[in-house]
Amino acid sequence: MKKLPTSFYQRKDVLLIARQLLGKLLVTRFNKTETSGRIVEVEAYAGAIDKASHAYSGRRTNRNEVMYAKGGVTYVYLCYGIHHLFNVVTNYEDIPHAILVRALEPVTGIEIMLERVGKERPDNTLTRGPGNLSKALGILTKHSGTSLQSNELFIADDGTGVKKNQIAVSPRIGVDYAGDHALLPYRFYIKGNPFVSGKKVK
DNA sequence: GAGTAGATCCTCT
DNA sequence: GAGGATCTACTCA
Repeated sequence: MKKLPTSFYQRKDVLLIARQLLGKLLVTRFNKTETSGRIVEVEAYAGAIDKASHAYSGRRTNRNEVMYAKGGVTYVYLCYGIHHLFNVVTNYEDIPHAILVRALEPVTGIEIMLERVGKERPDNTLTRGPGNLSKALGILTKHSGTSLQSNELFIADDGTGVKKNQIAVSPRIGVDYAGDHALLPYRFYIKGNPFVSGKKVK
């Protein structure tokens, strides 16, 4: 198992990177306790040209400043006052591309995740949906801007490959306000995985 | 099983 | 001062 190098994130094709993140391990080691999960669902946000992105048309604020950083850092923010959403920043400096990790399959530290979420037994909701997975892994807004080369928070490749025919594509979720762009097929997930959040799939 | 409303708070206008 | 890259629970059938 090895961390994905910075060069993995610093590429131009955010859709390609999103697809390649499927099957990788997202690992957090806060307070010396490790929790990790396999990425089974992601969404790409293509920066300035993407109406659903916080950085649409070059918007730049304190909140999304980190999206303009070089690829390979995290972008975490709070939505609806409740949910922490975990993103990976990609591409080069000043290009605000990001990938939202929407669902994980728990791998290690499941008991710790249960404790964080307040459940007694693991079920499909533990790491399904961006709000839930962030909570399960202990990711908070203060982790926004953290490098994915750190030892507390990173993405690793354990050699598990995902076959092309296991990957499904669909429009993104929860971005209806983005008009035409809400229909873009920028969401990637692993077919048949019970942790994929697919409640709005038709 | 499907549809809808409420929770809840940070961020930008 | 308004609204959001969501989730859950509750209603109704």
